[in-house]
Amino acid sequence: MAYDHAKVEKKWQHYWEENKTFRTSDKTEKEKYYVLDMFPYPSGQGLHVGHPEGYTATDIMARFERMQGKNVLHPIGWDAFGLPAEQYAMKTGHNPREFTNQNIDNFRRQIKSLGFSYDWDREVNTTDPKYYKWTQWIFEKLYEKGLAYEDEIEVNWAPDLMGGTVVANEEVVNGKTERGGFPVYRKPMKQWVLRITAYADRLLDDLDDVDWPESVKQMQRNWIGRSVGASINFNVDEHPDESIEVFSTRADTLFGATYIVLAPESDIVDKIVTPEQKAAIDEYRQKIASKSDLERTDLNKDKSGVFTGAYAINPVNGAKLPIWIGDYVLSSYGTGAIMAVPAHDDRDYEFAKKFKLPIIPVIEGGDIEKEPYTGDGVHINSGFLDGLGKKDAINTMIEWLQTHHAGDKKVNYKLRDWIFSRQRYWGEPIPVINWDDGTKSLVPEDELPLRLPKTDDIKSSGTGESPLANLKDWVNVTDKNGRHGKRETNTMPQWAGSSWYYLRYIDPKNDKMLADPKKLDYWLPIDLYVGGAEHAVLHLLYARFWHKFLYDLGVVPTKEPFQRLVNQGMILGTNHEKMSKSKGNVVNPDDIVNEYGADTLRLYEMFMGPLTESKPWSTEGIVGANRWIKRVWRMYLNDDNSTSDMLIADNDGKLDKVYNQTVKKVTDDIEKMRFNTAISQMMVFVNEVYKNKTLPKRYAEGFIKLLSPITPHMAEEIWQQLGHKDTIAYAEWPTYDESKLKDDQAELVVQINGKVRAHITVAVGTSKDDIEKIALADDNIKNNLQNKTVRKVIVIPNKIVNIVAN
RNA sequence: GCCGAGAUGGCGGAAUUGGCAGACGCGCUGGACUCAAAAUCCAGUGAUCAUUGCGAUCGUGCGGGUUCGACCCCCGCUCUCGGCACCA
Repeated sequence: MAYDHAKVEKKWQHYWEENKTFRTSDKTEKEKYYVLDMFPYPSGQGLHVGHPEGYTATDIMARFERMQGKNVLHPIGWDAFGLPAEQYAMKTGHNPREFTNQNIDNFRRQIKSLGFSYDWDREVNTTDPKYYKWTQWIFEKLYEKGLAYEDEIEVNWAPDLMGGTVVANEEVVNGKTERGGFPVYRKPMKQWVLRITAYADRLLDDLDDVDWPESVKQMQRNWIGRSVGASINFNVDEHPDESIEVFSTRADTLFGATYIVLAPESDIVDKIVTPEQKAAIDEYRQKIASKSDLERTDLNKDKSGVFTGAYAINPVNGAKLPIWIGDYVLSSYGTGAIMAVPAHDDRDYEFAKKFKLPIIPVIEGGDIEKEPYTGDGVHINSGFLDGLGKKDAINTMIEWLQTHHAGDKKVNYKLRDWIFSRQRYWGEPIPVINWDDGTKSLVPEDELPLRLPKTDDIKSSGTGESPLANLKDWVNVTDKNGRHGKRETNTMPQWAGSSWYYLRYIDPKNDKMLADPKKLDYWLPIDLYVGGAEHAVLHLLYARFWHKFLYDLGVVPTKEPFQRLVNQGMILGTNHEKMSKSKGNVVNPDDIVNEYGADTLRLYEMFMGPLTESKPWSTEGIVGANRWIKRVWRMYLNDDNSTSDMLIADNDGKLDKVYNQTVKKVTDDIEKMRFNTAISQMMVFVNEVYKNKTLPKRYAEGFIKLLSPITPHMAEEIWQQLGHKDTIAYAEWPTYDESKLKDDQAELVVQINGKVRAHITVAVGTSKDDIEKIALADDNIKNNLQNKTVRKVIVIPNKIVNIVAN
């Protein structure tokens, strides 16, 4: 009968599961290949067609490498903590675990229906206490090394939402909560913070050692935002105890500094503000405090600020510089204070123009009347720097500052420390106890995991603390000496569990340690990591940070976790727009699997275009993919399941060239993850077979092996029908015969002045002179050369002849 | 504004090292099979002109350049997408 995808796919999925075909051993004599998908969050919506794109790509690589004889680790698991489950639980009065488990079951069912070759014995789940025990363990190590600390951080506080709750940045839209539209205020709260900035340089430098898309590296570099410059100290006039430190990458322009600006939040403002200016300053600071970040940055490019009445002394020339506050200076970067050089900085220029502050040019070039000049040039009005260029002037100035104890070299980063607390129930509890005497301690390692207490009644605490604060039995603790304390009620962010999950796959059931060092040594680093570009910065930076920390502890053997990274593109709707419920252009993979089968979905998604590009879904395209799958099937089997007449035992030699070409191109393309062109070459082969009407058995077997990573179910069935007892999953990958690729004849293009005028066929190895003679003897060439003089003939053997004539 | 990627038939895309632009698929047209249709198989399919055949001209976002030869390299633009966005 005709190909029955439902029956065949079910049969082989069952076979793989029963036989544990894809269980990975830790035998170390084989070469290893670790291929990983980005950790899925099992949402209530289930899979969309974007998921299988990346998963199919990694699955093809896993299957390909197995057939190449490698020991492949290809795992999957669930990043299952997170807000949606908590919100659902609050609404319905259930525990989020139940809801989460349902979602995981649905995801697992969908993923299994696509025939991916995961080792299901290694499935992990971040919400499993056996897993988060080690997430907590890593936190404790960070704390012990001084890399986890508490700080007062401003959070998004929505007092009217669910009785008072903290919301994430993503949940704030135009200063209101995304759900309900309640106002959001900035409120400082004590938060756990991880000192990722201590790793800034290494996170930056080691990007050079990984095989990642340049765009992702660049995004991480920008995010870390290392900038080298100088710190410069300004004394404050009439305040001998106060000084202001600024950071500048342009110390060379110090002679051009005409005022100082402090971030409005700066503590020093209160100490130096003059009585006359106090009211204006207070009013301004009040106004700023109620502004959201968005209003302070995105929406408001217009400079604002107020004079404090105080003056700073320029260390290099003793000039009195007015000290202002202005919200274009960020308290969170550098020292929260700048020296303003309006002649050579766009922002300072705008501010100076608005408030009529002096503008002194110190570099030649540009016209200060019209706009600031930020380029290089010869220094002027700058004392000992006069005549120098930018680079020399910077160095000279820094030396001067060092000798006069007025400043030093300094490096700053845009990267901020990682705010690690979430005021949520559904996350890993932070294993810390705050004792009444003001001290704090970690939950002892042998008491980990610190389990999340079960409750069906998750309620907002109303204080900004997590719902855990309501659970008095859990929160209150007494040590053996009768000392009372309270557990930390903040939980960890979703990023925590996903920052090290790839290590747990290596040894998922180990209850003595995070993972066995011998196994880590064998499997790391990950050879291929595939996922969406949305994780280009945060997830990949956090995971790299934890990996480097674990490297320093001696837990992992490599500096970097992910050697090769590939971002799959987005699959757009048929209207070329991003798929979304509201646009009604969402394609559900379940429907495609039901109608055409998993193999068709896999084949189509790989054939649509390059893996890394965005491309639109096409309803006709999926039909075409299905049509080709059936065409392949008929090449092997008739409708009554008897062997196709095309199959012949002996090789008649007619397909030698195209078969060997196909093996070569498909092998090469899969290695480079160019699945679309690999498939097109296989289509070429099938077209040739149909034209030829015969298919030698050896090529029939080789071809189905080439196709098997992409359409594994059909391939297994055909392989079995060809008389094989074992799975095709470990069959040896075909090789090609180089000698069969060569022709003895070569067709050359003959051009006149770059335009194709004729084709000639010559024996391979014909001399340039002979080729030239043959080309010039061609009738069409002779016609075209009438009334023309041949000036030059270029011959590229086996390719082209170009005759220059006029 | 800054950084990055890109623009090729009616559509998705291919051209791997500067050497026949448009592989492969979709769509469309025609033929075979069929009472008929579907399915399948085969052929054609960038545009314009010429069609009796050979063919000719144009053509890879736009304008220049380098080269015997440019989708590919260089210079200058336009547009699209992604990221960052007062980071001193």
